[in-house]
Amino acid sequence: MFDNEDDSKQLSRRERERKRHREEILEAASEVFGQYGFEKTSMQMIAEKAELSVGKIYTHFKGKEAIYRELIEYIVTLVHQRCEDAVKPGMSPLETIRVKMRTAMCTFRDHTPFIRLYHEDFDIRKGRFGDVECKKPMMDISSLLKEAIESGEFSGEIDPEFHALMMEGAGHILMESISRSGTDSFDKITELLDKVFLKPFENKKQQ
Amino acid sequence: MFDNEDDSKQLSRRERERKRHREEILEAASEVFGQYGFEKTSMQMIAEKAELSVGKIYTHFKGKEAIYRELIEYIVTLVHQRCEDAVKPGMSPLETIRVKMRTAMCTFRDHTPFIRLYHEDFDIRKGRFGDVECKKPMMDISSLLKEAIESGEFSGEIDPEFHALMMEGAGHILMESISRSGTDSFDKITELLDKVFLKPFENKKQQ
DNA sequence: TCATATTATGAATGATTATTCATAATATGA
DNA sequence: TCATATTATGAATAATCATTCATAATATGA
Repeated sequence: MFDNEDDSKQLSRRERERKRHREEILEAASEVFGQYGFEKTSMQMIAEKAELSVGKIYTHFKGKEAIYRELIEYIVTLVHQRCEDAVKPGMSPLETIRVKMRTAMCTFRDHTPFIRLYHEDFDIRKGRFGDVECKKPMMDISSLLKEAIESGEFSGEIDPEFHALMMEGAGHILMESISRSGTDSFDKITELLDKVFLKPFENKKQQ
Repeated sequence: MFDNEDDSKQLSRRERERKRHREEILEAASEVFGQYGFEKTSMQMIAEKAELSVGKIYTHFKGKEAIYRELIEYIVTLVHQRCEDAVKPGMSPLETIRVKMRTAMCTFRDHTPFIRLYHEDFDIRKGRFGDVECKKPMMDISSLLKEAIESGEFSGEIDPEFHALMMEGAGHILMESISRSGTDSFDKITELLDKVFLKPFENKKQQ
């Protein structure tokens, strides 16, 4: 899951094993953090879930916070990347938003522990770890909305900044609430967001 | 602020002072919890903000969690009460929703530290303190939406349960994001929520 | 196989902080 | 005013972890 190197062949058995351990720690940590949140998760819990010792974790990571940061970085980059890949040339801004929305939902569906993590990160950014750098926008819906408005594809009635913000808020609460209801409920989320946030503001194809 | 007794006249000077201390602790706690969140707030911080000793707090409250719970209870009850009071007989379900929404926003505007608190409580309900009882619905938008749909006032296109959930999510993220921009921004929130969640689904007055 | 190097372990350390409680300060009222 | 009762204080206690590190276990390769 966290294997994103492509030169595995070059590595010795020991090196490969070490790499695998690192990935197992991240995997375990994502589950425990995802279930209990940052504060209530102890290194002991991560070690137990990964079936290795606490000390071992420290040969791979500087500490608890470093693991957490790496997980956030991982999910943000993954969603960002998948969204970029899903967009094909010639798509209108509004089509792009729909595709990105669907892609992001699918990614979270396959990484449910990250839902809480990502949500929690929102809090953490404002104070728990002090001020931290602004992360790269996962989908940047707000710029796309702006484009859609400029092209006349979308109603300019609502400030796109706030429109995007509301989508994020609504999307999160939906994910948190129904992610446990199975795979297909993620399709429902996409559908709901579309019905509320896009369709009503979409202008009939002009000309 | 937390003074909700009406028999103050019966109390001796000492009793009144004690009551005032209790309220000052709650006031201080709401500010500190609101700024730093539950985990990062220490009893020391609350004591300093309230300008009294740590030990004193324990003559009023069982502990940190008890204070926190009382604050949540306070804001939930307050919003609930004000929303009930704002509704006048004869209002349609949709009008009721609008009034409650505006009332809730005004209440949070006057109690900004509680925004974070209430938001955080959402997390806490699922695990930080273990499973806890379900709290009384502040506004119960979902039932009102159901009524509005039944009366033909509102489109039944979207499941009212999810519709209400999305409103809550969007409302929170807006409050968290723009509450620092001053008093009038709360009006903006109400307006935004109305434009996205109500207007587009409102049926033209039939007959 | 054995000496040496590498790695893994989890108990010890140190820091934090909720809670308690012995002591100090204050109030009461005779 | 003084003896006694009440209240306030913040240092001591206890519990919880993140992190480190001395020791044990394992791997290496001669």
